[in-house]
Amino acid sequence: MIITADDIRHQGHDHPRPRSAAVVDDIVAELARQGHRATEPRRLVISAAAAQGRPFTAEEVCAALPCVGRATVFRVLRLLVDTSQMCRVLREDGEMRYRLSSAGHHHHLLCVACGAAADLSGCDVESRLREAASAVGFQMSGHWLEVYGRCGDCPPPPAGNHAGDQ
Amino acid sequence: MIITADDIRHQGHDHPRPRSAAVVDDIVAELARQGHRATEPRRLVISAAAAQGRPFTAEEVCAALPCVGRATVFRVLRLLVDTSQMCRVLREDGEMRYRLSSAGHHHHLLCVACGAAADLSGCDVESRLREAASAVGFQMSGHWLEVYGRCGDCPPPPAGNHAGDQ
DNA sequence: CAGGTTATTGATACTCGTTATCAGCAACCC
DNA sequence: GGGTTGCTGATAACGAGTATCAATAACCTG
Repeated sequence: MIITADDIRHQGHDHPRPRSAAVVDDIVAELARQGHRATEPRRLVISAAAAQGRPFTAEEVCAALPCVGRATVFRVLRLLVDTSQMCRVLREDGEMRYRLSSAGHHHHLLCVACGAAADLSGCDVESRLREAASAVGFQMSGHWLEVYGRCGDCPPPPAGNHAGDQ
Repeated sequence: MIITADDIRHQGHDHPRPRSAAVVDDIVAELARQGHRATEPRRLVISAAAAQGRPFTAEEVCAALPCVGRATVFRVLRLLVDTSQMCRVLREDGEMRYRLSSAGHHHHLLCVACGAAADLSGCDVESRLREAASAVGFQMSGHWLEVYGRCGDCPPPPAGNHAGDQ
């Protein structure tokens, strides 16, 4: 999907705006609140990110936005991560991807078949980890958790498949 | 610490062998069992990995083993990961490191101050995650969990430090 | 609304970690 | 000891991300 500058410029006119437009506005507003300028390349990158159905790479954004410089794409992605409006997700094979998500503390369920992601909020592993950590003399300050599996839309794996975990 | 080919060659002779020698032998034996040859570069890389006190980078192994080619270092590390004799650990900043560990399922406690790591085995987040996943229509097959904090040897962080987690 | 400040951009070159290529070498098996 | 074939090392290439820097464009201020 290619997003052009016009797609952004025309928002807010006669046609009903796509759902993602509100998301873009929210994020840009939050950036402004934190003292960052609302530029068109930023709107474009955020819009492209919002258009991705699943965790994406910087390269995919670059491909969707030939009109935006490579460096800028990386800069905007980093800015969004730094301002907690986007998070990085770790695939089972170690590849790092991005995902828009303004929510607070949460984890991800990643479908190993189709690559889709879902947020996992109601999970309180925190306290249990803290105990286990202190038993080994560690004072826990944070954690990184990704959960892998199959989403409801994907067929079950062929028999005898023991997916690895770490 | 620089390890030379002689350090390996001389093992098993008149001098008592370093602790790590047994580890190297075990791992090489396991590789052989799986049809991989026991070469000197492999012994060297494994030995260097065993000598590291904490999770290390491929670069550190290369530096410790100037006599082994870069590509080979990466090949051996990958082979060890693929045969489950080494695992990759994800630092809080996203950097990936390696760590020898033949144990089964476990997680890591990573000290954000000194970089030390400890294994965390007795932690049953699995069942809880499985429930939470199925509530969102996912059939969980695995997970990746890293725990960050301070080890007992490191002084507590300066006041007002709220370490982030994800 | 013009004008100045200054954050931001884009092109490019670069770094870093890792993998592909391929001819030569050396484990292993007989 | 000799042949097969997996492994090595040098090198080039790769992908993801960052540094540089002159030109541009947001924003503020008057």
